[in-house]
Amino acid sequence: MSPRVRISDVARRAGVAPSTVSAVLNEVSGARVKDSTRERVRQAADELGYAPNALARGLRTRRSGTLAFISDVIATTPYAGQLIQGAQDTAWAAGHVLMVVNTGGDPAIESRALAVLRQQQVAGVLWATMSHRVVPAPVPPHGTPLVLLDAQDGTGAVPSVIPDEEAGARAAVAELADHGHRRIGFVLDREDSPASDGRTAGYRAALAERGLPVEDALVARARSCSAGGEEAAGVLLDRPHPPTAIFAFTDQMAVGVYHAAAARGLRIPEDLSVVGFDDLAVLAQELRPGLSSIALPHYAMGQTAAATLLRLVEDPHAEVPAVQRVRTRVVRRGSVGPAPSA
Amino acid sequence: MSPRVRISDVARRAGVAPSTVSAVLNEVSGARVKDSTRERVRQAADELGYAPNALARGLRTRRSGTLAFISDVIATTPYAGQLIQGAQDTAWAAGHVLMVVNTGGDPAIESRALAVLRQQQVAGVLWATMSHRVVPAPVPPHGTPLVLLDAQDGTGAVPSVIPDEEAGARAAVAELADHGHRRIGFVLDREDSPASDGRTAGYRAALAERGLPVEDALVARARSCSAGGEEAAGVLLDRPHPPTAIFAFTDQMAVGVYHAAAARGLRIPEDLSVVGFDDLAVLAQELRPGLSSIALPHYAMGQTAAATLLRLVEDPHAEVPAVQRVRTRVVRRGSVGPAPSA
DNA sequence: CTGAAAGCGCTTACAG
DNA sequence: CTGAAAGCGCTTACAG
Repeated sequence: MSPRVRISDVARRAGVAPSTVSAVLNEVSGARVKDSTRERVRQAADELGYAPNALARGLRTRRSGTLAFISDVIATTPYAGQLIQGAQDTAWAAGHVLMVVNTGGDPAIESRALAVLRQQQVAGVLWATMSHRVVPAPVPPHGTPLVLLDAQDGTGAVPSVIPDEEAGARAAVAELADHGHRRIGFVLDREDSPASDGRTAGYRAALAERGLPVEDALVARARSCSAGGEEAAGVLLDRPHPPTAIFAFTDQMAVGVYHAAAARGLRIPEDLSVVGFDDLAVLAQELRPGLSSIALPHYAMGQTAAATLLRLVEDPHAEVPAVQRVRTRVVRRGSVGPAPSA
Repeated sequence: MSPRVRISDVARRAGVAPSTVSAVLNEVSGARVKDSTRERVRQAADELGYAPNALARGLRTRRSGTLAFISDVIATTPYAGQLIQGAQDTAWAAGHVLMVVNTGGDPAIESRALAVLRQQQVAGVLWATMSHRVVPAPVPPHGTPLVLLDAQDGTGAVPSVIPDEEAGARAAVAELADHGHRRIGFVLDREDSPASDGRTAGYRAALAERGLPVEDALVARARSCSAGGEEAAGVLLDRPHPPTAIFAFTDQMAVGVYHAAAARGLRIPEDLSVVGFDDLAVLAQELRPGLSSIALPHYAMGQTAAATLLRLVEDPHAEVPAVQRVRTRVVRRGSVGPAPSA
């Protein structure tokens, strides 16, 4: 073992009691300590390279200075990092460290994670899903605050931070309508989820507000992948009055729209405009032309969730919003052009 | 605060001393406790839902049960998750939890992270770079073991776990040569790094072994992005004796190869075969045809690094390899075909 | 076979 | 203005 420096070592060197060292280093408000003593303590601590043992402090204060970040699948998505990064930066600024556990969605691991993190005395739990879903609210240790990230529980009893799906879809439609498109198609997945419900609502509302056609013939559902996007876009493009623009549920589905267009000799954006969702940069950037997309605010969501959790950690009875919707952002690349003058 | 159950509560309920509870629950080897007593203790613990306070235990045993995972940029890459996942699963199996900090590569944050994690009494530090690089070895708290992940320090004094770049490049060449290609080009980035050095060495060695041409005219360097890949591939394809197959330094550069081929009316794989590197699934899967690629073993690397670190945590003088190279894997999609019969 | 005591390294009333 | 004592919740020798 290394010769760890303890508070008593600092006290001895400064010629004071450990309690005085503690008061000085923690800048305890009520503490009356002569300036010269403070100076001596600080210097002794510096010279010895003293750093307090967080375990001992946590045991005594009942505050571990750690938060749990539990997520289902971090592994395959490029977004997860941003979520964690946002949460971490916020936690960090408040003097907290993140303990991260990925459960792979396995309920057995989930409950073990909760148990282990409880033992670690985490001050709060961030529970993240890697795509906006409704989940059964996990049950953290009694008294430990919980915030859901990119997830909602059925009851709404647990505070949650989610993307504003509806506003995102509205922005996508606005982007296309502003370029003169009137027949705007929507290609989406088959699952019912807050994401598809919200985006569908936004799509319809945005069209209705502008007096643009809201038709079933402009909407097609398929699997949530590029093959699905190709299939669904093909259905729309082969109809008698095909859309001149398509809003795709995800960037992956948008790739399928590109393929469907190419197969029909349609150029993007001259003959068909496309907007995706997710802003999966590694993909959207590489398409020709680049895919305009609606970016989900993962970093901001991480920040918001951590900030909310920290408020609850400070004060378990703090009033926090049940659901916070974080704004999306339009990322323009090159897949949207003026509507063909037909 | 919630009514946390302490070991003394369990002891009282079971009618024994706390030390007996500790001995039973931790299955201390030398402890002689009657079976009936053990049973009573276990039952009392169960009934009360007892879970030991890791802070108190860690303070006493000087083992926190936590490892640090410090990385530069987790945010933008889809690989990071696998690295963390591998490390976490291994740590977890050994009863350790990961504290994760992303530094963004900022040296000030790096040293603060090290300091904070030292206070948290982490048992060891995993230091990850998100692409194989040589870094100045960080200085963790005296006595805390350190393992580099996807990174090497200049001196080789710190154990490190890296991908086997050379074997990966060999596998790429083998994949192409096995399809009858003889003129195999290589498109790589401009930076000198262990990744480019290793892949270049593997490329050349594999060609030489097979008696295939190793020519400067078959190699082109450019920026490490799709535009760079397009530029470099264009140079090769416009030469008098163009290659019939191209090995690209990354999947992103491979996308550029696709574009360069398309611009010249070359079909993949009929006229040109392509192999990428990284297996960036979200991209490689979406190309037409799908891009065959060399997968980096991120999950395995995370596992190996954590296992190595845990050995050092158990025994600071354990003999561990200075550098462990983890094998890559060939992922076949559809971008490799037989060499044109010319 | 089991319990009492000490101590890990802090912070928090409290005494002076 | 500062120090001595107690205690956070465990585990580890040691005594019996």
